[in-house]
Formats: sequence, structure tokens, C-alpha cells
Amino acid sequence: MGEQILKEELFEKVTSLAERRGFFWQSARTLYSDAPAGYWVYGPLGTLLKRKITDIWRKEIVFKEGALEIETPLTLPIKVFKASGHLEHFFDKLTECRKCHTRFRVDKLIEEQCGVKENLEGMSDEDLMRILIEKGVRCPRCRASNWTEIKHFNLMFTLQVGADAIEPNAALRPETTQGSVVEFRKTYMVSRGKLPFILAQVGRVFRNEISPRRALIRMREFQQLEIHIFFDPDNTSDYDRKLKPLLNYKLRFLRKEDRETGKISEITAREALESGYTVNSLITYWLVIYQKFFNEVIGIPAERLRYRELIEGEKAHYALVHWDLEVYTEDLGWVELVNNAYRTDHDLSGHQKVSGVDLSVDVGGRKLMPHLYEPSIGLDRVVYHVLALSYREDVKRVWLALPRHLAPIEVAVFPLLSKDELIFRAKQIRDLLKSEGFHVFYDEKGSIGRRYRRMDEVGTPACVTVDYQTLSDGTVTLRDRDTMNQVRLRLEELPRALRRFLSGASLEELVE
RNA sequence: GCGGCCGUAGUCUAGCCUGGAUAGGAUGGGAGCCUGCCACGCUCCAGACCCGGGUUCAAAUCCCGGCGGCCGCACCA
Repeated sequence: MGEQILKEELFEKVTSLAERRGFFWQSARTLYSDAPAGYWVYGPLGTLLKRKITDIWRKEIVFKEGALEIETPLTLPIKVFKASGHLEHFFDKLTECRKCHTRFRVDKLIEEQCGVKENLEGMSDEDLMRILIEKGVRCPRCRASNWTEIKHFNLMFTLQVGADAIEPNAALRPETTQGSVVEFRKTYMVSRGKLPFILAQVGRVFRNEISPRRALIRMREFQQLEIHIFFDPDNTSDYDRKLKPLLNYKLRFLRKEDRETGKISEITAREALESGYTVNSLITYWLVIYQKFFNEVIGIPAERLRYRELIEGEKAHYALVHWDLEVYTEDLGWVELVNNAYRTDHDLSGHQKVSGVDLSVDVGGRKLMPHLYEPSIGLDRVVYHVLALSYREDVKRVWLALPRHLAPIEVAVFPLLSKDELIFRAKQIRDLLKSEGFHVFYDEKGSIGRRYRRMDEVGTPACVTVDYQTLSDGTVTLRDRDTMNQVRLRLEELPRALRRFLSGASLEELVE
């Protein structure tokens, strides 16, 4: 199987196949070689795959969990990010130690070593630099006192909205959350909400990353599938009930104390909840739901998944507790797929303070500021890992063993030979399957073997071949991508058989 | 953003050190022939030196800058 080679070069093989076959590639490069990094195009197959993942998330999570999906603008007033705390954390002034090349935030250095707190934010670079020199601020790492000039890092894209705007007054959102938080009050009202109140958003977000790398893994513009659960921290009884049948489910955690050994603890939902580790039944439930979703629906083996507990300094500024759901591949190691943050009332309270609008809700005559728990999927990373974990090769062929329900092309139809009578019949069968709602691909070029290989490479689970026997008795062969085995089926039963096959039945089961 | 390595068709690669005439090959792609089930074979076609500047009679090749890629550091709110 060439396992050794596979592990080392998986990333390159997957991105190369993705470009060759039209899953994804780097934006604008064909025409402009100096186009900035971090922007990626989804080709026809990639778009289909991404849509399938999104749709299955809608079906399995949004719909089943009673979330209301909304769409909010990509552009938001800068005030929103002041209230959320992003502004403070997004515009850093950094300096670098000339001796050990480590970087530090200027305000932190001065705060820590000079005890100064006020007015640092409004201070000019010259003044800050003067303080660094006059107070002899030392590098916390190597004790040197030789700083480079101050550099600005702006991690949000700002905009001047309005033809006469000079100063930035808006920004592209770095997460969809703020849209949900800002519209919480209105949405809650129009949908006659009660707690827990769940919103969902699918959409693009923008981060001015310092060094975008590794294709879909770190981009400047990417997509999130987010769930925003507003709840009463003192009453999660709905979730006590929902969690009950799942109490024995084993969650996989990398606890902060096991950071160095990398030991993963399998802890049942019951233990996690009762020990207080996962705070409450609501958070515990959602941790279970997402691990199950990625394991059972997206098809990632459980041993490749873990929740990594983030420690102080790693956690976002808004989070009280925070786990990253991560996926493992041999060449990229553990990569974050879902950011699970318990944001408490950080966001709503922040907006209430800045806007002056009361954002509390009435619960049985009691005024309450809802808390927010947010599992946020990085969709592009999911797309990459679905492809990477499906990648197979042996001496004969390369194929994607995609979960059948995620495959962009569901079935291919081929005439065995490019002869008019076979082509005519094959096209009829293609149209029949299209009218039955299948995503069908038709091909008559090249040998039959070559056509099977082409479909293998894009993960098409089923190939239907029309031969001379089809013309005489109305049967076709159905080939399984993974085993390369075939069964012969009557045309009348083909749509039903195909449907069963795509939802997981084996070829043997189809002919029973 | 810093340091190291690197940049030739969709992909992989020869040529670069030591400057020289239509930049070679493989694979993939298109058109056709052949072909009774797993990348057969044959014919034809299209496809590249990351961008800009410099040195030179002459630059894929040497020099400078930019952009990009990988790895490490930092960053990842």
C-alpha cells in the first residue's frame, strides 16, 4: 500500500489531486502570479463537496437541535468590535528583541515592567518607544534591551463605508458570532424565543493572517458553520434530559495536565459532567453531539479525534472554557476543526455597555443576561480532511474512499465501448438517473478502465456500465469504487438499488 | 513578520553550477483510430521557464528587488 510514502506526502498528494481534478486551487494565480496568499477557489467538485457537508450539518445539527439559521452582513460597524473586545485584541503594536528575535506586545512589556497602565492605548509609537528606552525595558526571554522599531499588526480588514468616509468605520467580520449577538434581541422577539435559544450561521469570515499556509488550513477568507446557544446558566434542565441517553458516550479529551505526554483520556459524558470538567449538561451535550457528528456522519475515525483543552493564554479573550475539536493526520498532526467556546455573557454584556440597550431577557419575571456557548466549525478544514482521510493509493490506482453520502458525483454512466448503439442506450440511462434526482456523470472517452480510474480519483462511489447484454435483456452492471466488484441489475430496479447503495448498502445486499 | 531552503505546461521533472540556436521527457488533457470490463496500443493537437529590473552581443541559467511555496520561530483574537 505504500503506507510510508503516503504518510509523509499526503498533504501534497491531496492538494495536487484537488487542483488537477477541480476540488480547489489558489485564487487568481493562473493570471496574476503575485496574487496574495490565503485565498482559495472551490472548483466544481469542491463546491459540491462543501455543499454536501454544509447540507448534512444543517440536517443533522441545525434542524435536529432546533436552531434558527440567520444571515447577517459580512460588514459590521467598528463599534461592534469595540464592544466584543476584538478591537483591543486585533490591533497590536509589536516590537522584536534584536538579540533573540522574539516578539512582544509593546503595551504588555511596559505594563509588566513599568507598572504603567493608563493611556498606553492612545500613545504614539514615538512615545512608546521612548518609554522602552528610558525605562530600560528588558527582553523577558534573553534580558537584552535592544528593541526594533514598533510595528503595527492589524488582524482585521477595515473599511471606509460611505463615499466621504476617511477613517475606518466598519470591518469585515472575523467571526459570524457578532452578527448573531447583535441581532439576538430582535431575533428572540420576532421568533417568540425562550431560553435556551439557538441561532445558526453559515458564512464567510475574514482574518488578515500574518502567514497563511497549508492551503485550506489557514486562509485569509474562510467559512464557518456556527451555532450560537444563548442560555440561562442556572437552568439547563432541558439538556439534563437530552443528555440522558448519551451519558455513556465516551468523549476523547486531551486534558491540560496531559499536554506533554499527549495522553488522550476517554471519559464518559457522565463522568465529564459529574466531575464538573464540562461545566454543565448543555456544554457536555454539545461536546457529545459534535464528536458524534464528525465520527459517525462525516466519517472521521474516533481515534483521529480529540478535544484539546485550551489553557490560559491560548484561550480567546472572550472564553471562560474552551476546547478545540481536533483531527489527526500523519503529516499535518493535530489540526483544529471546531472551536468550542463558552463565552459566558461576555458578548451581550459588552454590547449592552457600549450601546446602552438592555439586552437581558425576562425569565419568569426575573431579568437575566443569557450566556453564550458556541461551537464553530472551520468548514474549509473539514473539506480538506474529508479528502485527506479518504485518499487511497496502491500500485494500480489512486482513489478517494469518500463516505458515499458526501461524494460530489454520485454515479457515472458509461457505454462499455464507444459504439453508437451503446452510446444511445447509455445516454438514455443517464437521463433516467438524472430524472430520478441523482448527480450523474456521463463519459464515453477512452477505455473503460481509464474511465473507472477517473471516477475513482474523484471518489465517485458507483459506476453503471452499459454493454451489449443491456441491449438484449435490459440489465446493467453496477461497480463499487472501493472493491471494484460488480453486480448486474435490472434497469427497473436501478434507481432504488442505487439509493440503497449510496446510503451504505453493499453490492451483495442489492442483489439479495 | 524573521531565518533557512525553494520557484520550468494541470501534475511530476531534465536543463541552471560552467549564459548560446525550435526548453527535452513523463503523466494528465483535447480530436480520432482501435478496443467485449479496470490507466492496452497508434496518429494528430494544445500546454511552461513566478513577476519586475540589472549585467551581457546573448539570460530559464548570473546579480538585485518583489510575490509565492515549504520548514522552524512568532501569530492563530
